Amino acid sequence: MTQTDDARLPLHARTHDDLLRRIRAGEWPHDVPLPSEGELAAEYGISVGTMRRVLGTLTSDGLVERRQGRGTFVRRAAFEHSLARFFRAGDRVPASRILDRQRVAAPADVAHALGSSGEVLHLLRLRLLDDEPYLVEDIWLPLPAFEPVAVAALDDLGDLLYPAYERLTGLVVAAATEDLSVVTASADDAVVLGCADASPLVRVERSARSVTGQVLEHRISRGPASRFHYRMEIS
Amino acid sequence: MTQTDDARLPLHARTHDDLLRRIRAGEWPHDVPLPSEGELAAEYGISVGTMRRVLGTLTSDGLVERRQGRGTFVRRAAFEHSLARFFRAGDRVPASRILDRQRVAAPADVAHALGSSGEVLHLLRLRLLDDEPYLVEDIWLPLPAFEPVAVAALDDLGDLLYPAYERLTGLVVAAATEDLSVVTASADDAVVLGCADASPLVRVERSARSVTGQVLEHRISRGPASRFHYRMEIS
DNA sequence: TAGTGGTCTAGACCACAAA
DNA sequence: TTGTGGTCTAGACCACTAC
Repeated sequence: MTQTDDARLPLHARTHDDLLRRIRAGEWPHDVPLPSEGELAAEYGISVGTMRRVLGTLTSDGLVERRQGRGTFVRRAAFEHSLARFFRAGDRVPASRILDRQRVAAPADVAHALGSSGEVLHLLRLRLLDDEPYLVEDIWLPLPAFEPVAVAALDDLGDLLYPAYERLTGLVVAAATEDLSVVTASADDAVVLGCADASPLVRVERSARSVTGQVLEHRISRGPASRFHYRMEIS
Repeated sequence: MTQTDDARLPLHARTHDDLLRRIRAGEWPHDVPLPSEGELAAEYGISVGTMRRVLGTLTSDGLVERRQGRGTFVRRAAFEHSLARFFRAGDRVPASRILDRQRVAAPADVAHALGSSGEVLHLLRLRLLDDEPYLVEDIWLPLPAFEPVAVAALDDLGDLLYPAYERLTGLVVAAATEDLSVVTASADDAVVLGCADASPLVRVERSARSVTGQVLEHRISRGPASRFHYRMEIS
């Protein structure tokens, strides 16, 4: 066992911190279970009950998923909670079209977000409902890590990018930070989205990270503010 | 003990549901502790460990707060997470001014939200930073429950309304639902906020409820979209 | 000093999944 | 059949708060 923290902290807290570190270090891929409760407890020299508490905390923090009879697995990120999902879609199924893909020198803000100042891959992506655009996205990916995405057939990327990233590069998005603000449509955005010039758009800026915290993708999505509706519960 | 649920559910789940029902029924005011772990366990005929699990769940759901050596208490709502707090304030301290207070017949949507179709109390409230308005709020309160708020001196309401409600009527806000959307400024709003006509505003609509689920207040807040910035983490 | 919640242990038994 | 997590119990000891 590796003691990562103050020995005055409770056992379950120290164990939690260490296990979290190992998860972030990528010790267990998503398809291989962690050791069982009993094995982990023995390894850390604590009781099974205490280890259960640690695993329970990691579960409610959304880091692992426990399945009875199968084991404990490192979880993928829950992007069903992304702010970009709050553009009203009704019952229609969104489609995706990549309008442009180019190697470019990273603009300053993108270089800052990605933490890599060299060449990056830029995607311009349109999302549609019934062939009607409702979201336009600028996506930046670091090179050479995402070289396979730069050379893949566009059809091969599909409607969902994160599974494509994983398939092509092996890199898995595990967490993200999103920033919501309201802006006015640029001339380009207005043309692509088919809305009036300078009409209000909701803008969601996302930095997506791997388990190790490395930024894998920087994305700026814009859609008509009139379609956006976000609900939250306070308790 | 009252069995509220399917007997096939685990003990901790049934106990949780029943304890939740009693909390919502207002059995324990905010300043009087629940019975101790041991007493509750005995009352429900379960072990202390299982009762601890129930109380742990209620704690992480934000319904109760446990303090070592003192006891377990029903918690107030955590409005520090309100969407309305994401209008940039910098380091300045917000102030509050009530511009208007009137008894009115409830408009249809307000009557629907409050679940009371009779007369309601309407407040028009302005929130300011350095004497500069940044948020305007329409607030509706059901009558006669909030009669004391209708007759109190405006100075007596103070900058924070929820403590005033509790002081004057004994009613405590325990939870809320908030809806965020983007609208354009009405002529009235533009004048009050000092912004251009039809400029984009972020609108937060809130229904605030008591522990029993009764809607105590319906509130619609608007502020300049340019000041709004919301950040969320996905994991 | 008495009473509260917080930590930790040890172990029995059940439900589910895979080989 | 074996191994996994899920439920539930019983009890020891510690840390904090109030009186």
